[in-house]
Parts: sequence; C-alpha cells; structure tokens
Amino acid sequence: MREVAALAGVSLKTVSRVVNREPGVSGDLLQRVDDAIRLLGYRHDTTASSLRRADRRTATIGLLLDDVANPFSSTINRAIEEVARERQTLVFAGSSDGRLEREAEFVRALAARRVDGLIVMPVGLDHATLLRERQRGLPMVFVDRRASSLLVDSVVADNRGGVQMAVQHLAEHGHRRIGFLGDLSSIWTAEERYRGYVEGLATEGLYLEAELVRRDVRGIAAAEATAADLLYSIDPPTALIASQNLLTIGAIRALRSANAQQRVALIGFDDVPLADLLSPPVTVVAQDPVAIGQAAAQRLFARLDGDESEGQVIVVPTRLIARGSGELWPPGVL
Amino acid sequence: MREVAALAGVSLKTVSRVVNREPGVSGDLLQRVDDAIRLLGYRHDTTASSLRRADRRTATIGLLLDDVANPFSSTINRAIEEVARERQTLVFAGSSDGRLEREAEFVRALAARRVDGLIVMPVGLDHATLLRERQRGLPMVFVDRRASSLLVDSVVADNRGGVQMAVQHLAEHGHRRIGFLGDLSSIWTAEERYRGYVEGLATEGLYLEAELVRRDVRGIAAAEATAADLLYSIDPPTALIASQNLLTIGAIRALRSANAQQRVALIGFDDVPLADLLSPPVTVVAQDPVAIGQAAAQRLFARLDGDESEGQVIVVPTRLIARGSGELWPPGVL
DNA sequence: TTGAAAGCGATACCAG
DNA sequence: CTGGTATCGCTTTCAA
Repeated sequence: MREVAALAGVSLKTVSRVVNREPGVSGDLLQRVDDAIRLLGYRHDTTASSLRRADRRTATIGLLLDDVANPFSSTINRAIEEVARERQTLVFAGSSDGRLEREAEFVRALAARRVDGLIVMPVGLDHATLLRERQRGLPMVFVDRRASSLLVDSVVADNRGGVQMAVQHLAEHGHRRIGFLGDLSSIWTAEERYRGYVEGLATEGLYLEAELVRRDVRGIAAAEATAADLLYSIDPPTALIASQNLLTIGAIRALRSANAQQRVALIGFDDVPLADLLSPPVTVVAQDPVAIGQAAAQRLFARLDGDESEGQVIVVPTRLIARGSGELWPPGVL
Repeated sequence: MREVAALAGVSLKTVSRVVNREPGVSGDLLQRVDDAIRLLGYRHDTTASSLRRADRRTATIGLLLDDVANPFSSTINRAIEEVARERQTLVFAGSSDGRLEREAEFVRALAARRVDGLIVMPVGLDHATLLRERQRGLPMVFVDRRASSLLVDSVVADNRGGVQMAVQHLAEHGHRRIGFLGDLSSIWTAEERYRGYVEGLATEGLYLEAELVRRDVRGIAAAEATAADLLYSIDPPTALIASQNLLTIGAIRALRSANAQQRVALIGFDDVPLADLLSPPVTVVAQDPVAIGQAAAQRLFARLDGDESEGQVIVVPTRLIARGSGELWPPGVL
C-alpha cells in the first residue's frame, strides 16, 4: 500500500480510501491510484485491515459440524456458504466428530483468528464451553440441536413432529406394534425423536412397549444387528421407525437379510439418496438441510447487524415422503 | 497482551515468549505470566501475530471444491481437514459450482486473507487465473483434476485406468456393444474417462461406435433421458458405462423405467451410497476420496515446508467393485 | 534471562 | 478533498 501511494504520488490514507471505495476522492486521484494498484499488482490485506478497523470485523465465520462429510451436514455447509458469500464472508468449516475436546479445540482456534461469529452443531447437552465463549462476546448460532440457553439462537428440524407423523402414518396403515431404533441418547435430536415416538404412540392410543424400543444404536452395523434382533424376537414389530439415516440403512439391510422388506413396514428419519430406487422404495421423514443452513446463517448475520433480542428457536418443518415401505399393511389386515 | 504484561509485571516481549512457548524464560516469570493470562482470560490474536511474524504464516489454507455438498468433494474436505488439524491449520472451504468467476472471486478473497496455501479442484482446462496466483507466490495443489502446468502438484484418481477396467470387465462378460455416458467434455475427468473408454475398447478389439457414445450429459435428469434414448435405439447397447455418479443414478432410473435392469449391464464410475442394496446391486469403479484428500494436503504442507521440486502428478488407484449389475451377460450368450 | 523500541499493513482521527 | 500521525496486537531486533 505504501508503494501504491508512492507511485500514485498520494498519501497512504488516500489509497485506503480508494481501496475501501470511500466517497470523497476526486476522479483524478482515484484514477491514478487505481492505475498504481494494477501496475504493482497490489493486494489488499484483510487481516491487517481488520486489526485496525473500528469494528474489528474479519469477514470470516466458523462452522463446526459433526462431520463435514455427512450429507446432511455438508448440505447445511453449502447453504451457509451461499448466504455468507453475499456478505463477502468466508467460512472456516470443521468437524467435531461428536467429541467435546475437538469442539473446544476448534472453537479456540477460531477465537484466536477473531472470527466474527460461529455456527455450531453442539456436542452434548450442556454446552458449557460454547456458552462461555458466547458470554465472552462471540456471536453464536446452534444448528440442528437446540441450545440449553437463550444466549444463542437455535435452528432445528421438527424432529418430534416428524416422528409423530411417522407413527401416525403407520398407525393409519394398521400397525400397532411399531419398533423404534434410536441414536445415542446424549444427542439432542435422538432424544427429541424418541419423544416424538412416545407422544405419537400416545396420540394413537398405542402402548409403549419396551421390547420394541432400541436406543443408543450407533452406525450402520449396529443398526443392522439390532434390527435383526428385533425382527427375530418372539413377538416382532410389524413396522420399524429408524430415527437416523445410518440407522435406516442398517434397518434396510436387516430387512433384506430376513427377507422381510415386503412384510415389515419401514420409515426412516432423514432422507437417503437412492431411497426411491429400492424395492420397496423407502418412505422417509425428510428434513430440509438447505432451509436449516440458510436460517442459521441469517440468524448469525442478523446478530452481527446488531440484533440484540432474546435467543430464538427456529423450527424447520419436516415432511413425510411416502414411497412404499411405510405403506405396507401388517399381515392379516388386508 | 499489554494488560497481561502489566498484571504479571513483565514486558510485552516476555508475555510473547510465554505465549509462543519460546525457551529462555525463567520458571518464576513463566508462572506469573500464565497466571495473568488465565486471570484475564487473555486470548492470543493469531491474525496480529502473523502480521508481524517473519514467515507471515496464518496457519490457514483455502479449499475450493466444485460443491462442498457433493459426497465425493465433502469426503475430500474431511480428509484434508484431518491433515490440516495436525498442523494446527484451519481450512476455508468453498464451492465454485464449476464457474470460473466464482473460482476467481474465492481465490481473491483467500489471497486477501493471506492463506498459506490453496487446494483447488480447478474449473476448466486452462487455469490461467489460478496459475497467475501461483506465480505470485501462493502455494497451490490441484485435486481431482490435473494441472496444465508443472508449477502446481496434482492429485487425481486413475480415471482412465478405471474406465478401461470397466470396459475389460464388460468384455469379459461377453459384451461387444458397450454404451458410454459422459459429463461435460470441458471437465478434465470427463475427458480422461472417455479416453479410458476408447482405449479400453481398442484393447479388447472392439469398435468405437459413435451412436453408443453420449457425452456432455449433465445431471440426473439429462442422464435418464439420454440413457433411455440409447436403450430404445434401433440397435441398443447390451451394457452401459455411466462415467459419473449422477449419470449412474440417471442410468439406473432409465433402466428401471425400461424394465431392463436385469438385461442390460451397468457399471458406474464413482461409488454411490446404497448401490449395494439395489436389484441388481450396482457394480462401480470406486474412487478413494480419502486417499486423494490426504495426498493433496500432504503435498501442500510439503510445499509449505520448503519442497521446491518440480510439480508432481499423484495418481490414486481406482478399483472395480463387482456387485451384480456389471456381471450380467448379454442376451443369448448363456 | 529480560526489556525498549521499531514496525508488520492497514484505518481512525483530526487538521489543513 | 487530502494528508500527517497515532495505533491495532503482536514479533523482531538489539541492547542491557
């Protein structure tokens, strides 16, 4: 910048004005400075700029997901990127793998780089580390999992309602013994979905039977084994709800192995690619990761724009996509 | 930092030494400084640090993919993140959507933030903008697509070999009329895969028949229409190679609609989730995005560590996963 | 082993 | 409209 000023024969401040497109520079000087910039191949240094700038903004935000490679997460990532781009903001993306120490490490690294804000899929249920950071002034929005405090906004899917819908749908197709596969109870969404199951059963006047419920199931292999176990039990369910995408895949495999895919109904939570090409095609409760990501980014930028209102909880609707597997009737009904 | 120094009763420089774990600070002072840091909740400012630091490193790299939400890309993203984490480096991730102006915009934003290096899935074939940036000193590694210059390293899958393998596999199963679906020819990988097809045919002593080749097909819907067109042609192929994951999905749909999935063989390039649960399960040439991402990150960090050797091209093997759809024999052979 | 002063590249403030 | 000077938070250099 110094060199640019020298070449254009103006002061540092004038170059700064040109670079930042501030008003009040005569056309003549503007031209000279622009020429000098081009000639020298000058590149503005955002980091130095934000150091001195009054608002100290870095035009940078952090995004901490469970796993950037997970299709649900990466779609959120993409949606956030789009909103950020309109604001000339870059996104640091990272994966916590559901581990508190990774979450803490990432947040520390982001704070050291002075990001303007953070969108995070929080690990665990108490959020102590994150809230401490929030209280120190880092704007923060939770995504996919609801915050334990009103200091931060949350954008979540309608997990409970989605599973209730699934239960109702199965009940309407004559099912009274509906099995449930759930992820780790320490994950907020897993808990919500289980509640949806319990409430759905109640609404339909069905009993909650412990032997049909399998929680804390993690990953495809475990889901397959657990679903098989359910299917081969003495009084097996006539329908299954798999409340997470990997669990759905495991359940599909188990149904195949037992050759029960045309006999036992299945509804998965969260859509999976190619689900419509299986036989039967898999009925799912779909989330809307694009809407979730957009809403989260919009909340964060609203905060950066000075919104000081109480933390909001935005619930993005889920919808049931009937494809076949969820419309099978139990044996003997038709 | 000033406050920390005041509270500990030492100079700025001593605090700096402690923060950077530089040797040559007495245990007493180290203790006092650490206490002051904790007491004040001091946070090191990496951006200010790198501004003054001799090597000007920001411990930050850029990653520009086609689309961070694409499963192949997001797996690369994750692999790179892991390598970067070991080096305390954060990753700015972004999507070009295959558009040159987005690529240029992102690179400009990264350069303004003084990233240490860039891993990019380059748009187009000439790479002019990127190479200019490279020449200005920004370390750069290309991923998934080979560089047009030895100024940058490239890490690519064995596209050509993979498709050759597919052709050979189909020929071994009696096919002589093998159709080909290709993505936009302006994409380097699409071109490579097409060459693999041509060379594979030659190796097997088969003719290249123009009416069996459909290139510049983009997306699921177009692939479905094009594949249907092929299937309903006068002398249709007995086997199909879909050389990209979305094209594979389109081809599967077309085969289903024509009820030809048990009659016309199919091999897809790039694995797709649930492919093994379809009927027939889909045979694919799988890439190894984790290995690709790791290699790319390792190359970049090697450059940052001072490796000045000529640009390398690292080719990561592909492998054929036989699941059923690629092992169907043409009618009348068995 | 410790510290004082200079300066990284830019913007803020205020004077001309 | 334009520029001089102080300063952002930190590291470097060099002297004590």
